[in-house]
Amino acid sequence: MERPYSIQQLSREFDLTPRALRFYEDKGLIAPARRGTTRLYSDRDRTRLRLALRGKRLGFSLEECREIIDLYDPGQPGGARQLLRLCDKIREHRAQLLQKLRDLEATLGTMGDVEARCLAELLKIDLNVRKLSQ
Amino acid sequence: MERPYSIQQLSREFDLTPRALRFYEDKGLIAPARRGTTRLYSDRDRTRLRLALRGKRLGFSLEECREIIDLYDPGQPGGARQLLRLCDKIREHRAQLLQKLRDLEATLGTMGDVEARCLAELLKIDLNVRKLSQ
DNA sequence: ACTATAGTTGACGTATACGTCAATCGAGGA
DNA sequence: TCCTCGATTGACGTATACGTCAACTATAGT
Repeated sequence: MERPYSIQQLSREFDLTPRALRFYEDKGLIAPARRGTTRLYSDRDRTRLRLALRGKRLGFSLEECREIIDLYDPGQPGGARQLLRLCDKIREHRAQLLQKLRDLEATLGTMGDVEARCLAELLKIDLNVRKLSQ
Repeated sequence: MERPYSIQQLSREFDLTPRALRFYEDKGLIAPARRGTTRLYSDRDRTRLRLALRGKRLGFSLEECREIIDLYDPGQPGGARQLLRLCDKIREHRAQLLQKLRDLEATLGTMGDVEARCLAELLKIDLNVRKLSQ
């Protein structure tokens, strides 16, 4: 372990409170080492945390984030049965992600339309103002 | 108003409970008409509901969903000041959406890698099985 | 007129994701 | 050794997003 992070360092870096980090630990998202009772966060913890926050931004619950991260971060390769289950989980989560992608594209599309109409309105107003001030 | 929907119809269509629909109404996401005390949902309500659920899937809170939907669904064009504020809101929400898009692409990417490794492992196992059964 | 079948309004309960506060602990510096 | 500063563990509180139940009500059919 290169240079472990304190809870304060990590919470500042990710703009979280120490309370949140402890909560994530409680939910199994991270598992920092200890020196006495004090938590020491490794780069692995830091990575898992990054992935967790990414999942959160996409609307996954902490529980779902843990599932997804555990897919990325497997202890042992495991037997064929495990691997098949893993593939299933991946397909399941990918389906959700693709749905989100469609939602995202639709939302961005509509948003573009609204902005265009908005700018057109502003242009009309601007033209009127110019006309009056001539 | 063509053919208004009952609360049951709408809740079945979107796989929600009537309670959820009433909750969304309370939060200002929809505003169904009434016949007496009974709610009558219009196509506009239905559309707003679709947009709300889309927003939810992307991890927005109901409050944020309401904001976004109200952008799409403006009463009057409004004056220049309103329109500029609208453009600002759009840019703000778009920034969030683009962040989500980056998160989504990163997650899908990693997920593809994991699946590839998983399939490679399965292939190795399969080859071993074939070798032993010869 | 009577009943069954939605629909309505509270009111309280619950899961998730933390915030906040108090009490305590533990290592380092004057 | 004392004190302080950061960290820790409960324990309780809070916001969001509903679920659940009870008590009515309204309306349609017989």
